[in-house]
Amino acid sequence: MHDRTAVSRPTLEAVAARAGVSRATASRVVNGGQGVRTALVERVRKAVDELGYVPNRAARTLVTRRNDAVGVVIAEPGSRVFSDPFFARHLRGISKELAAHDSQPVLLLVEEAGDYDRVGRYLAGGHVDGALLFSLHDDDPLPAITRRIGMPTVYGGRPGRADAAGDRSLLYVDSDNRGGAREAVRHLVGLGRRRIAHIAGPLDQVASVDRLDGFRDVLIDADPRLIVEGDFTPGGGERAMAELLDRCPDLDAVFAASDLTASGALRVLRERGRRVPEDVAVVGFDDVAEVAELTDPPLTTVRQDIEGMGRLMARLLLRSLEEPDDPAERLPLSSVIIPTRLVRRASA
Amino acid sequence: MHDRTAVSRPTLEAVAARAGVSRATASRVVNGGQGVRTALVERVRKAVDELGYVPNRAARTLVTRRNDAVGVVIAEPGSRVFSDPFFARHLRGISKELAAHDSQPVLLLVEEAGDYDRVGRYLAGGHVDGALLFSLHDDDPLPAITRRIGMPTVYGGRPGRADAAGDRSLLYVDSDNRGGAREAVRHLVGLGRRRIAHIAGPLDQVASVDRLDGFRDVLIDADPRLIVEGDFTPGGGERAMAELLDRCPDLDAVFAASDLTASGALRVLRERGRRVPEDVAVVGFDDVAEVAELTDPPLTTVRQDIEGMGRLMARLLLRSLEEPDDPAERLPLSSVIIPTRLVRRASA
DNA sequence: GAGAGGCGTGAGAGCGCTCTCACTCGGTCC
DNA sequence: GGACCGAGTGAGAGCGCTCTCACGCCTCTC
Repeated sequence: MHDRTAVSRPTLEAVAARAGVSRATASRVVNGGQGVRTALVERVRKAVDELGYVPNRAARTLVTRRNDAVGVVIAEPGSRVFSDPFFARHLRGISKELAAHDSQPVLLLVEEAGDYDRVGRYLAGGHVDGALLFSLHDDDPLPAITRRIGMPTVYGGRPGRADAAGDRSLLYVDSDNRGGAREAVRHLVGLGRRRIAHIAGPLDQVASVDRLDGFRDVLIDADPRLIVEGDFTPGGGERAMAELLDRCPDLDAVFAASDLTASGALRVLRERGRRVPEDVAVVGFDDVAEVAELTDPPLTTVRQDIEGMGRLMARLLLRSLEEPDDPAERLPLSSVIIPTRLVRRASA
Repeated sequence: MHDRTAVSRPTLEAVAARAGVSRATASRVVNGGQGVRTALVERVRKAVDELGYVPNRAARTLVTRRNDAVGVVIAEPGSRVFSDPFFARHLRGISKELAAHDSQPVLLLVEEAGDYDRVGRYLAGGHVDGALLFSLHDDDPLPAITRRIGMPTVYGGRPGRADAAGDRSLLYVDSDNRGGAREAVRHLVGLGRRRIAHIAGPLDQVASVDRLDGFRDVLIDADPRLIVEGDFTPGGGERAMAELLDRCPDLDAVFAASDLTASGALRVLRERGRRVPEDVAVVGFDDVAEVAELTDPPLTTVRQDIEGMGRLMARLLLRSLEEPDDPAERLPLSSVIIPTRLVRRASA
C-alpha cells in the first residue's frame, strides 16, 4: 500500500566508520557516552553532526522493546471527555509531560463498537509502552485488555465499579468532584440560600454521581424533588430547570453539574423572569473554555485543573514504566485526586 | 530508564512451527495470504488465533520502512488552531480517516521555541510516514524541515507567503474563509443594512485576512473606520465593538471574524442599549462548540466543517504516501478548500 | 618484574520481520 | 516422452540497532 521511498538516512555503521570506531562504541556514545574515552566521544559526536545521524527508532525498539510512545485512548468521542474543552486540555497536559521524557502520545479514538477491536489489537501489538485510558462506561472492554496483556495503564477519571473490581491497585487521576460540589453548595448556603436545587449530570457517569454525593454531603436531607438528572448539555439544563421551577417555584439557588447545563438553566430563569443572582443564585462546574465568562451573568463555578490532570496521568504512567522488575524495590504509586476550587463571578 | 519487562508475545516463527510451515509462508498469510494454498492459509490462521499472535510492528517497520503512523504537529497551542473546539474536531476527522487505513496519529505539540528542535528531530527520525502541519506564522521552521527530509506533508489552513514561496505544489486544506465572509456580508446587505462594520481577527493570520478580503469583496468601498482588528477573543470583541460604536454610532450591522469575538460584541451592544438584531445585526464565524447557541440572542454565523477538514487532510496525506515512485504515474493531488455555509439564528 | 585487576573497545549474535531467490512438483506443449 | 512453465514453498539474508562477552592494554601491588 504505502510505497514510501525512503530518503536514505545514515546508519550507526556509517557514523562508526567515519569516526574510526566500532559500531558498539558509536552506539555507546549515542546513548550517553558512558565509559568511552573523551577523545572518542568527541570524534563520534562530530561524525553524528556531520552526517546528520538520527537513530532509527524501529531498530532500537526491536531490541530494547521500548517504544517511547504511549497510547491515549478516548472512548466515545461524543461523550464528555472528548467534548472539546476537556479533550484539548487533557492532551496538552499529557503531551507536555511526555515530551519532557522523550515519549510521544499516540491518539486512539474509539467511535464505534468495532473500533474497540482495532484499538485492542493496536495496544496488544506492543506499539506503545503504556496506555492512558479515558473510558467511561462499565462495560468497556479496554481495561480488561490492558490488564490481560500486562500493559501499564492509568485512567482519566475514577473508574466505575466493574473496572475497579478487577484490580484494586488500579491507577487513576481524577478531579475532586465531590469536594468541589461540596464547596459550591456550601457557598450557596453561605449566601443564605435555603431551597437549593441540583441539576445532576448523567448518573451513569462516575463524575456525576460524585458531584451529586457532594451536594448531598452538605444538604443531608435535601428535598428529593430538588434534584433532577440532566445530561451536561445546555438543552438538558433548560429542560431540567423548567421542571425544577414547575415542581418547586420557591427554589432560591441551583447547583448545576456543568457550566453548559448552567447556561441552559440561566436562559430558562431569564425567560421566567427570575433574576440571577437576586432571586436564584446559580453555580456551575468545570470553568473550562470561555463558557462561564460568556453567560449572562458570568457564572460562578467550580474550576477543574484539566491540564494538570493530563500531566499527572502521564507522570504516573511514566513512573510505572520505570518500575524495577524486583517488586521489593518498587516505589508505591497511587491514584491522585486533583483539588478543585470555586471561582466566584456574578451568578452566585 | 523505562525498564519494561516484556510480556513475551508469540513470534511469527512460533506460528510457523505450530502450523507446520515456513516463516515465509506464515508471513504471506499474515499479510493477506496471496499465493498460498487454502489449506495452508487455514492452518496458519488457526495457529495465529490459538497463539494470539500479533505482528511486531517494530520489526516490520525496520524492513518495510513504513510506520503506519503520521505526525500531527500543532504549533503554538495557545493559538487559534489549538483553541479547544477546533483542535478536537480536527483531530477527530484526522483520526477517523487514518484509522480506516490502519494508521495512527502521533501528536506533537510545540509549546515553546525549544520544542521545534524536538519535533524536528522526531520527524527526521523516521518514526512517521508523513506529517499534518498546523502552523500559523511565517517563520515556522517546520515546513523547511519536512521539505528537506522529503516528508510528505499536508497543511491545515492555507500557509502564508513564506511557506508557499518554497514550494508551489504544496498541499493544504482550508475552509472557504473568503467565501464564507462574503456570504455573511451579503446576508447583512440583504437585510437592508447599510453601515456594516467588521471586527477582524489578528491580521497576521491568513484566515483573518481572507475573511477581511471577503468582507471587502462585497463592500468594495467600505468606510475604513468600520473595520477594526480584534484577536478572536471575547475581550477583543468587546474592545473592538466599543471602539466601533464610538467612531460610528450609526452602524447597523457587525460581521465578527469569530463567534467568540461576536459574543464580546453582543455584550457591549447590550450594555450600550442597542437591540440585536433590531438596531444592530450581528453575524459571527465558526459555529463550533456551543458558543453561537449560548449567546443572547443566538448568533447567526458561518459554519466551518472542521471535522471534514481534518478528514480531508488525512486523506490527502495518505494519498501522497501511496504515490508510485514513477512520477509519470502519479495522480495529481491538489489542495482543497472546504465550503462554509451561513447558519441563521436570531442575531441577524 | 610477574601477576592481578580494571577499564575501554570490538566482534558478533540476535531482536522479529519481509522479501528475494532457488527449488520442487504437477501439468502442458510439441 | 522430454523440455518447459508456472504456481507454491522454504532457505536465508538483511533491515539498524543494542548488548553480552572476550580481549588487549595499562596501572597497581608485592
